[in-house]
Amino acid sequence: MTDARIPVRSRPAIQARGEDTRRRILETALDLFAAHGYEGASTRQIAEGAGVNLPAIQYYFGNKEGLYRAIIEGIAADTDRHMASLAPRVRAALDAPDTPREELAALLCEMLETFVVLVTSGTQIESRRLIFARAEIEETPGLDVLHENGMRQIFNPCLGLLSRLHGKPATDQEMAVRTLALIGQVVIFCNNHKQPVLAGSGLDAESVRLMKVVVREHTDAICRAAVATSAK
Amino acid sequence: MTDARIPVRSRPAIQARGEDTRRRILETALDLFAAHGYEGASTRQIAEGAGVNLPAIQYYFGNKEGLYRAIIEGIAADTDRHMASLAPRVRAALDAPDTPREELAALLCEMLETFVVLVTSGTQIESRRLIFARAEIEETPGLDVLHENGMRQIFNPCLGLLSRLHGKPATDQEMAVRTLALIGQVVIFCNNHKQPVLAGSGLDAESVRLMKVVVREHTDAICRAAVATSAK
DNA sequence: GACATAGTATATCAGTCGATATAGTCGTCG
DNA sequence: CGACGACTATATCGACTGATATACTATGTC
Repeated sequence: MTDARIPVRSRPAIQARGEDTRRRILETALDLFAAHGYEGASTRQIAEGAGVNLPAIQYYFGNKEGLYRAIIEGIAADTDRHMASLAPRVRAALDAPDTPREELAALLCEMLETFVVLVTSGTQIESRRLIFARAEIEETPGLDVLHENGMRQIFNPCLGLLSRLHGKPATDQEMAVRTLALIGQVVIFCNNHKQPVLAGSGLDAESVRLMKVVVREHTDAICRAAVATSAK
Repeated sequence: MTDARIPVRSRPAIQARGEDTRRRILETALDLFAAHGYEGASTRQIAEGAGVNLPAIQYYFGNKEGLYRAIIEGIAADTDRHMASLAPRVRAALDAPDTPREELAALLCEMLETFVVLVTSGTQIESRRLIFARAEIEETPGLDVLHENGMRQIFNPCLGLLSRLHGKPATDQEMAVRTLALIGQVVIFCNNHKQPVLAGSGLDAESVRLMKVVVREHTDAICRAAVATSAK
C-alpha cells in the first residue's frame, strides 16, 4: 500500500553504519526464518538476535514481508550468479541441432554437480538450504519467486538436456518426471538438517566430495540407460 | 505435564457421535497443518473448518501439540502398514549371506516403487505428502517420531540392500550418501504441491505410473553400475 | 555553530494466539 | 424419573504478534 520511506542513498557518504545493521538483520532473519518458518519467526526475535530495536526492521525493509522478500531475492541472485557460467553452455548445446549425446550427458552431469555445490557451499549454507527446501512446501510471500528461479536455472536446463538424450519432446510428462527424479537426488541433501546419517551436524568436505561423486555416477548410469533405450 | 482427561471408553456403546467429530477434527487439522505448518495453523481455524467449537480440540487431544502428535502417529502407523509385506522379505534377504545380487537389486527396486505408492495413494494424500516433507525441515513436536519411522521403514532397508550390492559395510558414509540420493528421487515428489510440471494439481493415475516406471528404471541403472564397479 | 537527515530507542496500539473456566445439552442406565 | 457421564457452546484470560507514533542521538553540510 504505502511505498514506505526506504532511505534514499542521496548522501553516498558515511551512512555505512546503517548498512552494517541492515546486513546483520538480514543474516539473523535468514537463520530464524529457516529454523522456524515465515510465520514462526517473530520480528522481535529477529531484532533481538541482530542486536537492534524493533522498528529497525520497519525502517530498513518496510515490514516483515519486505524483510523476507529481501532474503529470498538475495538467495535467488546468488543462484543466478552460481549458474552464470554453466547456463550459456547448456543453452548453446541445446540450440545446436547436432550436439553429440556424450556432450549432452556430460553437461547434465556437470549441471547436477554444480547444483550440489550450490546447496553445500557459501555463507549460512545451512539456513539457505532450509529456505530452499521450504520453497517447495510453504506458501509464503516471495517463495514463488524462488521457486520460479529454481525452475529456470535448474529444472528447465536439465529437462532440455534429458529430453534430447531420450530423443523425446521436452513437453512430454514423462520427461518432467524423469527430470524431477534426477534433481531429487540433490534436493534431498537440502533436507537433512540434523540427519544422523551424515557425520556430524554440518557438511564436512568429505561429505560434499561424496555427494558430487555419487550424483555424477548415478546421473551417468541413468544417461547410459537412456541412450541405450532410445537407440534401440 | 497433565495427562489430561482423554475420555475413557468405559461405555463401549453409543458415543460414536464423538468419534465422528474426533475424526473430522483430525482430517481438518491434517489439511491445515500441511498447508500452514504447525505454528501457522491456528486451533481456531481447525475448529471452524471441522465445524466444532474451540474447546473440542482440548477435549479430544489435550492441546494443540496432542492433536499434532495424533496426526503424526496416524501417518506413521499407515507407513508401517504399507511396508509390512515388504519389510520381512528385505530382512530375510539381508540375513541370508548368499542372496544373489539380482535379488538384492530387485528388492531395492521394489522398495522404492512401494515408496512411490506410499506417497501417492491413500486418503488426503496431498496433505500427507506435505506433512512428510515438513518432517525433514521443521522442528515440531512429534516430527522426530515420523523421521525415525522413515529411517527404520525406508532408509535403513535401502541402505542395507545397496551396501550389499556394493560389497561395502553399511556404516560407510558413502553408502549413506548413495542411499539418500536414491531415496531423493521419490521424496521430491512430496514437494511439488502445485508443480506446474505435472499436469493438473493432483496426481493422476498416469503420473503415478510414470513415477513408478522412472524410479524403477533409474534404480535399475544405478544397481547395474554398482555391481559392475564392485565386481572389477 | 545551526540545521537537515540517517539512524536508534521507548512505549503502546489493536489483533490474534493457545488455553481454560463455566455453563449447558444430550443420551443412557439405575 | 433422575442422576451421571459424554459431549458441546459461550466468554474470557494472559501472552504474544506485527506495526507504528513519538522522541531521541549522531553525523555531515552549510
